[in-house]
This record gives sequence, C-alpha cells and structure tokens, in this order.
Amino acid sequence: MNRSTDHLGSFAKGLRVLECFCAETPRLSIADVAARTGLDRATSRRCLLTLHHEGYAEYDGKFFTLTPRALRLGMSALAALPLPQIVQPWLDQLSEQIGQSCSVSVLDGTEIVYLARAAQRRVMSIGLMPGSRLPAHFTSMGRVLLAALPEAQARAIIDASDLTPRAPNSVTDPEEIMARIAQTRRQGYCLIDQEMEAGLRALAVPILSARGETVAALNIGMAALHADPEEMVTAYLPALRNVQAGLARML
Amino acid sequence: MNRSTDHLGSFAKGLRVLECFCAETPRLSIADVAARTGLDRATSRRCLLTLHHEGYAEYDGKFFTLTPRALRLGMSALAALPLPQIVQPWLDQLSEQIGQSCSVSVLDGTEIVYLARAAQRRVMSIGLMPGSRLPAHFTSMGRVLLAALPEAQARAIIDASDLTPRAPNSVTDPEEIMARIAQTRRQGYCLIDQEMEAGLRALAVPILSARGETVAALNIGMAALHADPEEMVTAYLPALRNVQAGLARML
DNA sequence: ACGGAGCGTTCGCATTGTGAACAGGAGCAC
DNA sequence: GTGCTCCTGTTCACAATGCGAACGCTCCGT
Repeated sequence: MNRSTDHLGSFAKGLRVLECFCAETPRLSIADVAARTGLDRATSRRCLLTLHHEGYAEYDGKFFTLTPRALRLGMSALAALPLPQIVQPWLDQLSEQIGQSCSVSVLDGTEIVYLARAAQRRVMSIGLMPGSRLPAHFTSMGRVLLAALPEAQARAIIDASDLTPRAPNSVTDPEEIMARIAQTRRQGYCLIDQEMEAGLRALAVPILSARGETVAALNIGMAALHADPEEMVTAYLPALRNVQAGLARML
Repeated sequence: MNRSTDHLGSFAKGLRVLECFCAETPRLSIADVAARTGLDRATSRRCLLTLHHEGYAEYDGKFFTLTPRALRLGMSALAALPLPQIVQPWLDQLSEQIGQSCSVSVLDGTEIVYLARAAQRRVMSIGLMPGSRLPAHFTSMGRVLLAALPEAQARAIIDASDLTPRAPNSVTDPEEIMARIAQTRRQGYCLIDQEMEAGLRALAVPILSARGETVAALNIGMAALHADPEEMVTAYLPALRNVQAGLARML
C-alpha cells in the first residue's frame, strides 16, 4: 500500500511549485520558486517549464505567471464538491431575506475556505469569494468548525496558527480562544464582534448532516453600526437556524 | 531550451489527473481516471495516491474525492491574476447601479473563464462564480473576446468548439458565428438574445488596456422579460461604456 | 460451477529526474 | 576599467524513479 513506488515525487514537487503563486507573488523567477519551495533550482526550473509547456504558465524568459488555464485545477475541486451547489440557493434566499452577506466555509488546516457566498454590499476591506481563505481562529465560521473537532485537535490548530491581532478586539491568548470555542460548542453558534476587522460583526452556525456531523459552517456578516451584538443574535439567529434545519434534511 | 530533460512527464500527467475531477464527476476510481486521461491504470493510481498523500484527495479504498486543499491550486492562480482585484469594485458598483448581475471573463481555449462576478438575482439555471467556464462561441463575452483575435485564430477556435445548440436561438453554423463576431468587432459590443439559455439576454463590451488591447470582457445578463434587445442596448450600454472607460485608465 | 470482463496491484527494466558542478552576468569596491 | 563576489540559470553523468506488461483478484452473467 504505502510502497515508495506509489508516490510520484516530481508530481508532489510540481504541486508545491504551483502553490507558490499567490496574490502577493504573482510573478516568480526560477530562483524565487526554489527559495519558496526549498527545492533545487534545477528542479524548480523543470516544474516551471512543464507548467509553461502544458499551458498553465506564461514565461517571458525571466518570470513565470499563471494563466487562466491554471484555474481549471482548483476550480474543478470546487465544482467537484457537492456542498456548494446544494447550499447556494439557500444562501441566495437567506441573503435576500435579511439583506446581508452570508457565506459557507469548511476547514483546511488552520484556515477556513469559502465554498459559497451570497454578497449584498461590500463591508469588508478584502474581496471574499469561493476559494478565499481566512485564519480560522478569529472568524465566526472558524470557531464553529473548530468547536466540532475533538478538543486536542482544535488546540493543535490554534497552536499552529498565527495569532497576530488584526483588529482592536482580536483575541491573542490561546487559552482565551479555546474558551470561546468551548462556549461556541455549548451555544451551537458563534458571534464575533470586530475581532478580525474593526466595524465588522459576524454570526455563524454549523451546517449539520442528517446524522448530526458538522460538515461546514454558515455565517452572516454585517457592519457593526447595523446592530448591537445581542440584537444581532435575536434578529438573525432564527433565520440561520432555519437554513441549518433545511439543509440537515438534505445532507 | 526545449531539451527533453526540461519536461517532467509525471507532473504533466498528474495535472491531467487533477483536471478529471469536475462537477459531473466528483468521485472517481483508478480505472475511471485511467479512461478519462488515457493514462495507464498503474500511472493513474500513482498520481491519485500522490494526491491523497499530499492531502489534495480523499480515498475510501475505492473512490477518490478532492479536498478543499485542492482549491489552493487554482485559487492561487485566481489570486495571482491582478485583473479580478482591480475590476471587482467596479463590478459591485455597476451591479448595484443597474440592479443586474455582471461579470468579467477571459478566454482560455474554446471557453471563457469567469474571473469576477457581482450577482444580483439568480436568473440562470447554472451557478456561475469566478473560475466557472462556458463555451465562448455562444456567450456575449466569448464573442467580444473572439472579436479581438485575428480572424484566423477566432475561426480555429470556432472550428474546435462543440456547436451543439443549447437554446432556441442557438447559432450552429460556423459561418454565421464568424459573421456575428465580425459584427461585434465593428460595433464594439455584443448582444446575445437567448442563444445559450432560453429567457436569458446578455450584453458585453471588451475591457481595454490603456494601449487599446482587449484584456478581458465585461457583461451584464438579465431575464429576457426585463427588456427588449434594443432597450437593453440603449439602457445599459452607456453604463458598460462608463466602466470600460474607467478601467482603461488603470490598465 | 464456470468463464470472462474489469479492476487494482506487482516487479524487473530503462527511462527519467536529480543536483553537484559549471558558465554567464550583475553589482560593487577600488 | 579591473577584479572580485554573489546570484542566477543551465548542463551532464549517474542511478533512482516511474513505466506498463503481466498477474491475480473480484464481481457478474450464464
């Protein structure tokens, strides 16, 4: 089963190279990629030339840039996940009903990954869309997803997270975060008040399968001046619970 | 430069395997992948086990499924493209102003790829989001993008496209499509009236760089009962032109 | 029970990828 | 300008790695 011949080293290395390209570093030279991946320069070069040859990357003789073709790789993953397609209509309806943006995400390592989103107005500084990532520890959906894990596993993720504060209310003490996660577990929902970004509040609940397993998280986000934290729970939690119940029957 | 040792065969094969996973086929066995890629079953197995080992795929002993981690691959590509981040605010504003969905896409082979989208209401049967793909030949943005190419290149793409009709107004004659593309080139915009989906009209213009090169396409889509084709042009083309002019200054 | 089709897995061989070594600049000090 | 260093991209001989024909297994249809 785990024989060494079952693992394609160069494929794995190539994927490492692909992940180098991100918003901050869209143009990379061979040496850049070697430094980022820890691979030999020669190996990085082979991976990059392969990407170029297969149409995933542009090459100007010095720098490599990904082409739209590269979108096929991860987007096929998004399209392959059944959840986004199931939840999208619910999201659209919820968003229209309450007049706020709402999203669905899952956990990947220390980050949450947006799978679906229905945006109303742009209240956040960053553009969020399916595939976007945010640190789990200070997001409402992240807390909900961490609350569904065994305590030890959640702690391991928090310990591996970068807890640099991002907003006035950011919680930076691991113990305090674990306490908030425990509270989320008891309540069955999580309210975040300007921990990630000043002026932004978010309320999240888990999306449960028919068997009660947490398969994703659902949230709404809104400007802080729209409602007090308590108002937010009383005003919007029922709507979230409603979607949660509707989805549980389909999963 | 093009020495054979500069090309990593197994990396290229692995990418072919990754592309197998799409909305219609999210769960694939080793033999499924072998059939789709044309690779040997043993090779497919190695690629899949590598994906599993690196955390990109789930394996239940029979079927493979991509994990959210795989989203990193394509999304890094989306994030690496500068265009989406530049156009998103313009899209949001345009969408709110006219009360309709609008999108930005680029060409990749015979398909258009959505880079950014501001959705208002769900009028289409399929969920569109950044990364989604549609055949270029019968979409408004596709026609605009094809019109920017040299005639011969556009023809080659049309010849390579599957022209199976999808709606009552679908154009299936390559000559007719080329004529519509020529018309789009003269007019500087393209109106599609229920060629892709019954009840759906779309209006697109090119997004031009400061040097006048077409770098992407911008469109709005709406239900056919909202407006006549002519009304649609008079009502919405100015708004599109406005965004087009604003973006030209930034590119 | 038997045959066959289709599947995942193995194993010996040679193709393929490896990285130390090399060559070509760019920058810098004098 | 010269000589130096540092960094980048490229080559090449070696052997590790990936290849696919061949194998055995399971699941149907008869």
